[in-house]
Amino acid sequence: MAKEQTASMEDYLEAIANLREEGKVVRVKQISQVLNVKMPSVTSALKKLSEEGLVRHEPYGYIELTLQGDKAANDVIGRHKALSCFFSQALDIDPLTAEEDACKIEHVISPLSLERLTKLVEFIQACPLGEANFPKRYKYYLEHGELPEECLLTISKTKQSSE
Amino acid sequence: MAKEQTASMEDYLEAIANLREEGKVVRVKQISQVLNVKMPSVTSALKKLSEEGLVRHEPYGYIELTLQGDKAANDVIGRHKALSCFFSQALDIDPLTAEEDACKIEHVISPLSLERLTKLVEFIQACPLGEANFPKRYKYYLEHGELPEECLLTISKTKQSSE
DNA sequence: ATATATTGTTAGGCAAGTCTAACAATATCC
DNA sequence: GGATATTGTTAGACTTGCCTAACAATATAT
Repeated sequence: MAKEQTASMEDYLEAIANLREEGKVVRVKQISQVLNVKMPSVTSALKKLSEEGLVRHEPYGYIELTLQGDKAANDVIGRHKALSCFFSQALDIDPLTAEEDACKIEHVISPLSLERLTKLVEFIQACPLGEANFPKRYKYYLEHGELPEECLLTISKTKQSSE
Repeated sequence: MAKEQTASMEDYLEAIANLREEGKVVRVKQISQVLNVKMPSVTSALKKLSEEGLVRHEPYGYIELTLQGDKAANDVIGRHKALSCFFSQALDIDPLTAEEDACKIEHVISPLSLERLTKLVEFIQACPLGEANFPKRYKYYLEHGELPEECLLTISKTKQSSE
């Protein structure tokens, strides 16, 4: 079973997978730029990840993820995507902030909470209330600080419902 | 202006404020138990926080937050509460997991996202849809994996709405 | 093909935060 | 009030992850 990685090592794995995804050849320089660290930091991280069998890397050569490394990277990326999706879609946060928060929180959130966040996004997107659907009502609330008329109107209409 | 604290130092501030809140006399031992670290770690953290003017602590004496320290601690605690509230109320997460996640995320989340999470909880609680209100619908979705009838029914009813 | 620029590595230092072991102060208990 | 238990501190080691400086390999360019 894959050993638990630190936030830092997860960042390296994620960066490698993302660069690979973009079709670029993965090199130390690139990683260092993406993660905003100096090259020696990358070298030493790669050494560590190699020893753990997550990365293949001969000195001065290209950098690849092993199968295991790829799995670990995809796990992190999955968390990242779920979070940034939640922030932008459900909370209507700007893309930059959504990304930044996802980058931090992806390393610490529990599987359960992540799953529920995902479900919440799904629910909000799926539950159709026409013009008065969730995101619109929520945005109205964000902008005006009070509930939209639809919500208030509904009170009387649902008074006959039991409990 | 209060200097940015590390996650670790924020934990110490938070722990001190919480112990104080419980009416207990704050001592090194207590903090070490709450935070699951050994006593020397506490001593050295207190030294650091004292130097920064956030904590008052004479050797072998009691531990107090300065005004500035109290402000910093309350800030952290505010973040913590907002998060654990969101997890339990909005996502229906069990209290333990909600706490654990709040403890981690409180150190890294952006002010904007925190504000929006809070607003989401407010909205969910405030927007009254009677029996078919948000949390109930959401819980139904969590349990059954599909939308409750109310949601589906609404589709046709709202078809006349423009856009 | 040789000089130059770029990229990568090694070596070693530093800061944060933890720990253990040893010692010091305080509290407790006859 | 002196022995013992508890609590707190100091000293020093260790880990993680970053850095700079110096050196080595590779790529580029004339």
